[in-house]
Amino acid sequence: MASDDDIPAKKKIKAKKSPNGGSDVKMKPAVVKSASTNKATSSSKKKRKRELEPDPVKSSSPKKKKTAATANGPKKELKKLDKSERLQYAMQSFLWWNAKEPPEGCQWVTMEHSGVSFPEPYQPHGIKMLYEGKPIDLTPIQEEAATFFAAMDPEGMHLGNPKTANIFIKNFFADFRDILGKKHVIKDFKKCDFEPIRKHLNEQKIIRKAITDQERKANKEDRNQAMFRYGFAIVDGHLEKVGNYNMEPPGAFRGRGEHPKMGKLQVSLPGHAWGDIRHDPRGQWLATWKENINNQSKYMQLAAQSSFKGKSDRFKYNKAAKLCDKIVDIRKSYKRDLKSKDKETKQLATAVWVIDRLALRVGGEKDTEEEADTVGCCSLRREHFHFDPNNEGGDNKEIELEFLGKDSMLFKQTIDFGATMYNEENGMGVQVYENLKSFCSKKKPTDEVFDAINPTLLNNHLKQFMDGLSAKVFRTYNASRTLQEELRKTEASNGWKRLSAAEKVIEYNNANREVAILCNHQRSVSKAQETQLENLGGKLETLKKQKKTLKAMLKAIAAGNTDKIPTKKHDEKALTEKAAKAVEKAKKLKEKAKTNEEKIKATEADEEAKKKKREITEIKFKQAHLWDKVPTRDQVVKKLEAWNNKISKMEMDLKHKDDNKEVSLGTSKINYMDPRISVAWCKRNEVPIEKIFSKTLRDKFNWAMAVEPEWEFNAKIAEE
DNA sequence: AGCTCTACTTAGGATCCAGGTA
DNA sequence: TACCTGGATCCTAAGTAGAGCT
Repeated sequence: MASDDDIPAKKKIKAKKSPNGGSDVKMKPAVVKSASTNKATSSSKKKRKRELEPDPVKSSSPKKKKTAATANGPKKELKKLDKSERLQYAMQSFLWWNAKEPPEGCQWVTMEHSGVSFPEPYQPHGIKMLYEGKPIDLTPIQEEAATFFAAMDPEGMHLGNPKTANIFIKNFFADFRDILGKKHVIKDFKKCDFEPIRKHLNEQKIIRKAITDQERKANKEDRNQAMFRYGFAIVDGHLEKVGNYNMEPPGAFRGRGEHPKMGKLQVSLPGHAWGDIRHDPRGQWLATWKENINNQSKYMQLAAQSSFKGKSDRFKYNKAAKLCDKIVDIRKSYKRDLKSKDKETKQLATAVWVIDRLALRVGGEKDTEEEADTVGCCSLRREHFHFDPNNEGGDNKEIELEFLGKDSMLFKQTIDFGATMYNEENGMGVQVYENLKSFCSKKKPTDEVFDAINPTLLNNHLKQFMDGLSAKVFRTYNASRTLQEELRKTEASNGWKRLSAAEKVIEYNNANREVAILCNHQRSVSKAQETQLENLGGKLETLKKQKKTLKAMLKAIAAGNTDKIPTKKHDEKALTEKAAKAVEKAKKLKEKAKTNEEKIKATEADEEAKKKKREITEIKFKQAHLWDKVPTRDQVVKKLEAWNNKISKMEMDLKHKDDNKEVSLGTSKINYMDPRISVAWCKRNEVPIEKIFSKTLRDKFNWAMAVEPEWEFNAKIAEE
């Protein structure tokens, strides 16, 4: 059904190369009415195959094909590759850093792509929500809205917190009532019961879990077909990966923190309406549309491993590296200006100090009616500063900074401006403290501390030191410098050369952690993680008790009191067999299950069996230190040694997990640390790059892979 | 000069999946 | 050899910055 519509849609979107090769097309779906339906996944596989792009490997120039073939083995080998792999090779064969640049001011000349893929339209399930306990008939559109709400986790970050739950419910219900109409019986949220729909959704989840391997394969194939169709673009003759080709499905807006609009119903593209087709080679986007709640532009862009992103990334890191030299002048300048009589100059200097030393974001203005109340440097308020937080009195120079930053992440740190690290080498920590104190004096809690400046002013000020310098460059610069310095420190430590690759990777991760802490990259501890940590703690306690028992056994053996030695209470063999049988039975049920009821039953039986198995594992663990019969002294000594190892290993593991549970290492790796530092480190230390960068990261940073072992993040590298 | 708008980077949570290990 | 966990990937929100507009 979809396929007939696909053709015109595709024609519309696809660029036609004009004879002169000039006018390829950018599209801009939305806004206008020219409707077209165009589906990503459906049953019409055969048809789709024919419609696929001419094989991009073939479509690229003969020359390029040759490069791909010679670079990766003889042509015969290529034949064996599947389509995904061939596409991979085609993309990897384009080394943009060796290629000709597009014309000045342009990012591309020709562009071909298949547009966005729309999700399947909503399929009504017919499950009725209750109002005052009675089932209510809803139209498909009304039912869809109700289902958005039912899909929210009652314990999740929106509904699980009473404060946000109130905002969410208020917004959702207002929009829901709009859809229901004024005369609808549903008038009071408290009388609504979405439980039947929620239950239905959970059942669907369970059913999905019970799919066979075959079905799973088929699903993957479907997704692959969509990926072949929408996931690639040809930019100036080169194959490139598209990032987000799936149109965002409608749903309840999930704003973070205390976002005043969370819960409102969000529809990206009413009626799949395409807008105009635009050819604007100055930008990198492939499609753009407006979202209805915050009136924000959304974009379809190329993926992270594309040449566009790679170029921007390299440019970003080179700019940050340039700072290595300029920073001296900048710091000299702001240190002088910290004492300026001019309020604006003084505030600018103080703000740049804060951005440089504390790695804060610049902090643009926000409208709290429209967005969550979060701040950065320039928008910090008096209420975010607690002077002398521990009431130490005297010449205490501590300030506790407490505010919500980007994504409503809590920044809560006590900065001792009198500390050596902020004052050595004329760091001016104490002066900054005095400035902040004076900026705060005579102000209301809600007044801005930096009331004489704003991000535009600050960034313009920075431009005088370096072309293109803005506040965010400091975060990139300091993150990369920190990584490099931390890595150098460990490399200079005693016995470094003797460490195994795995041990070196741990050190790398420690350096990465320093950067993440500097940038305040956090993650919240999920409930599952919390219980896991508790369980590990419990296990550790058990191990320690068992060690005590083992020691007592040694004593008893020495004293000849062998009758006092405990032995295993439970017959492990019998228990294990019992569990295995239950698992086997559940498996059979799963294989036989045809109807939804059977699938649900099978999954439940499966979960029950697994639970039993876990219980038995637990029993085994609790008597693992014992024997069936009275052991010899030798046996006990051996086991005691093993237990000591187990305990120290688990203690390490636990500490490691605890240290890391709230720190997110990925964000700095992806966005802040110059990848060339990591690549060079790997080369110097004979650590395989795969231990540091996943496949996706290696593709994203392909431009960084060729650096020399001694490569350094400094101002010189920007000269290339 | 200050505001709005556009285009891009940066971000954490949810979900998926593979590989290490009991 | 199944299981579980942690890492990879997906998703889209939330920043920054600069251009353009009034």
